[in-house]
Amino acid sequence: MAEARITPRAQDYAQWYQDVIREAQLAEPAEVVKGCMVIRPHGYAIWEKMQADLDRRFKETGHQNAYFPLLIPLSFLAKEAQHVQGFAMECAVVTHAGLKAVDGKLELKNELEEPYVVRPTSETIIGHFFAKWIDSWRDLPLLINQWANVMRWELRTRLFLRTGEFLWQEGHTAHATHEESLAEVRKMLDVYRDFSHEIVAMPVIQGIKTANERFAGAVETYCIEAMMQDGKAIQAGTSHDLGQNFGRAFNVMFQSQSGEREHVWQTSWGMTTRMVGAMVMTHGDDDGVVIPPKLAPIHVVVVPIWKNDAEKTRVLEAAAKIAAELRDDGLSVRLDDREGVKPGAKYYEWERKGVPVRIELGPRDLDSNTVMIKRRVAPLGPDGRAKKETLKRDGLGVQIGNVLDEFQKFLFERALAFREANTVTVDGWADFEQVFADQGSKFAWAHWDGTTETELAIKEATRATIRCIPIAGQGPDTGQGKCVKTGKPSPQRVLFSKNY
RNA sequence: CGGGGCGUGGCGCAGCUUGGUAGCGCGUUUGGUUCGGGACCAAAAGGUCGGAGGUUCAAAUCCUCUCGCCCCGACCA
Repeated sequence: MAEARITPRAQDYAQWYQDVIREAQLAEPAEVVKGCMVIRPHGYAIWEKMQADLDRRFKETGHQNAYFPLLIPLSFLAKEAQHVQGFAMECAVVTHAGLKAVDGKLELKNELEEPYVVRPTSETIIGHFFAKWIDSWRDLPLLINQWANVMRWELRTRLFLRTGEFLWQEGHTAHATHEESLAEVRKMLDVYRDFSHEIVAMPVIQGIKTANERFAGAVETYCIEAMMQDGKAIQAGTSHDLGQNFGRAFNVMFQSQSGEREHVWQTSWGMTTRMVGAMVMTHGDDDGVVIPPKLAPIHVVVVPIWKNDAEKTRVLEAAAKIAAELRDDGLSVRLDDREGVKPGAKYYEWERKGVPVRIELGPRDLDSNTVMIKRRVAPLGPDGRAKKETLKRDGLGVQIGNVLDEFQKFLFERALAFREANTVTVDGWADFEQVFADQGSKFAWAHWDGTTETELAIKEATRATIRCIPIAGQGPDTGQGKCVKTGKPSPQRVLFSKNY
């Protein structure tokens, strides 16, 4: 039962997004470093929650964390032709190893013989070390993950969604056979799906990128795609089948059980701080961000209410006790006992910041041995706001735990219902153009003749692109058809949308 | 790199067309009354109008140059 959501109009959506991020104090543009952002404590706390959950999933699937250099020798990048072509334009390059003050001005000194590239991704340098670490089939599979920052000198940036520097995790694995590496690619794609669904409460579609959208250097790029509230798609995670491309480029070889020297089969997969932005664009509303309980740095905020000193003493004492109790039950609680800020102002502040549940505690509640709670988003009351609920004082931790579980589920179902309400199956070109006219975007399942030429022509005409070719079970099961643009035969429908 | 727009107290803006000695909202500070959905009253602090040059008795306003930023497109997790 998803509510009709408070969706900002599409043309104002970019502005809404920017404002909401800033007002919730998640992040801000770095100003002094163009294209980069400063992640504020509140935003970083959400990322830490994501990290913790993902890291646990990676460990459970047998991966180990490691760390590789920030700077990559230029020559490394050149070793895989497709790869360098894909990233060359957005590389920051380190050319000097010193400064010297001359007449009060700093000059670059010690030009490097070989410049370094600030890693845009680490396939190359990790390939280099894999070659040293792997000799025998007994060394495989090698399952490594790295938590790191990377830099891509983007022309145009947007907080969390596309920034010059961003934080991510990049998994890199090496296997003895293609069958095995492909299984790894699919396994990690499922890990990302589960994370998105269970933790971010964001439904995703799993698919394969077209050749045109494929990761530079990959044989195949798998992805998860989610719908934002303006109907555009966002790529929320990727898992690449690298084949033997990097194995060959970096000479990563092993001796098989039958004694042959063979190149390894590699994978790489990543998820980034973009997920924080996707969370905002999936659940946020006109009152601010909405954080799913599993990601919320603060689960519950307690706002005490008093009129005079006698009430203040009484209420604060009870509020502190409740906060302590809830913490014992494993919840993260903030007691907002600031003076000189009215309760109403506190409500707005915590709503903007997305805290899932608020407890209001005043003299009346103490007298009746109850507490008043409000969910950040819930079925609306007559005043157009989420209605407040009264909970008994006893066993509050358990009750609120249940509320949080329901809320997490509610957010996922609401997001799923929104996506389904904005997903269409399209056959005619006129209808297709209509879906993407002006600012509009939806998810459109349509037939495509399989050529890059047609894909680009459709993009040119509508700005919609193929987000993915769905893997089994992810798209409408309609079999063969005719390309929406050219009328040529098509084996299956693919997902079209405008995207971030 | 193409197409638009903007630089005025900490933040957001008005004033510019038609030159006349800088104003509003928010925030801040102080005091008081408030406190169950963004409080109110009173007082106060805070700006060489992005920079340089020019026209003029007089420039935030007109002219020239310059610097910086934002938005839209190409590129993209």
